[in-house]
Amino acid sequence: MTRQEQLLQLLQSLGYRLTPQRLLVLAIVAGGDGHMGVDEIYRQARAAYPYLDLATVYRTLRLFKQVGVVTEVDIDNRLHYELTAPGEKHHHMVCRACHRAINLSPHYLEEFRDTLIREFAFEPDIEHFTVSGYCRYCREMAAAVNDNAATAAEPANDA
Amino acid sequence: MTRQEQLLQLLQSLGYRLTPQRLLVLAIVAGGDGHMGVDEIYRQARAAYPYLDLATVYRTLRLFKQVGVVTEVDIDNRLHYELTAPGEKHHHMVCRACHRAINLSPHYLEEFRDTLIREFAFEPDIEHFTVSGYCRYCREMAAAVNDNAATAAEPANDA
DNA sequence: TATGCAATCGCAAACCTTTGCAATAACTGG
DNA sequence: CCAGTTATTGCAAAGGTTTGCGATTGCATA
Repeated sequence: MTRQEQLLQLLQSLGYRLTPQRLLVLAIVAGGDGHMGVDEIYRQARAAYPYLDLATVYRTLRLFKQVGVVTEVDIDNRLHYELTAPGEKHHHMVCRACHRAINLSPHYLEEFRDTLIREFAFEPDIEHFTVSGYCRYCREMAAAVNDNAATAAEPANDA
Repeated sequence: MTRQEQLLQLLQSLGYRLTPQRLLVLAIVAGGDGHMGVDEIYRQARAAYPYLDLATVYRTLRLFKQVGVVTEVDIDNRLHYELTAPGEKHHHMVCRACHRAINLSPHYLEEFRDTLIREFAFEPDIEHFTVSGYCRYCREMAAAVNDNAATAAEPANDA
């Protein structure tokens, strides 16, 4: 039984129906490498089945996420999804400058999680988790720029 | 010099202009207690200055956030803002069920932050940070419900 | 105080995402 | 294999948020 078949069976066992739309979206997400934007998933899906609606793609992905089949990553205010790899679960660090996503082992969060439960009885929902910040390369680049031009920063304009 | 005047001076020293719209939004956020939704800020602002546009409110709040004047909290997919209290800085735990926000001392995140910098040269942007999850009360309520009715969970429907 | 430039504004339209609803289709039991 | 039930779909519209653009206005300079 392939991984995809396993996941389909999981959906069915939870009482969800197996529709062509769901099979399609699952196949596409499983086929892509790494996190895919909703627009890309939609484009590929539409190529195979032109009647598919964007709302269905969103609903399907939300369902998959809820069931744990996919992992949602917010990259620059846009939703991205990737197949949840069991046993290789990871979180993400997303760079605010280049918008690249870097994987982060769950190990780095476990202690934090335990603390919240112990001290606040708050159960953090960190099946998946995203930190934003600045990655190594963008930081180096920024540092280099600062060295060359020691100009004062100007207010960003509107756009 | 009041706190508000300090902040205005900060904006000016960074090269931003002091406009009536900005003064107004700042006063409103400073006046409210705790995090306010954009809609509420807009409503109050409009009462004082009816020509104000919603886009301006969004832009202003984004600017304030960038400069560190306010803190942004995402509550149930909606943006909320509160004045950043220096020295009383805190993060938030937001409950997925009741959408209440609970404050979290920065201390709980410092170690995590140091680790990311040390091990990945990734500088997390955790000026402010939100964990979502389930709070003490909603967890207790859910537990109570489970005890009474041991019914199997049904697939959630669309709405 | 008058002038010029760039930052900021209001407006309208776009963006991504969610939702209400009637029609459709997947599953169950007979 | 058929009919009934109900989850799911497509569509259209709304939701919150962002953006492009021309007009306005704050501020620096003279």
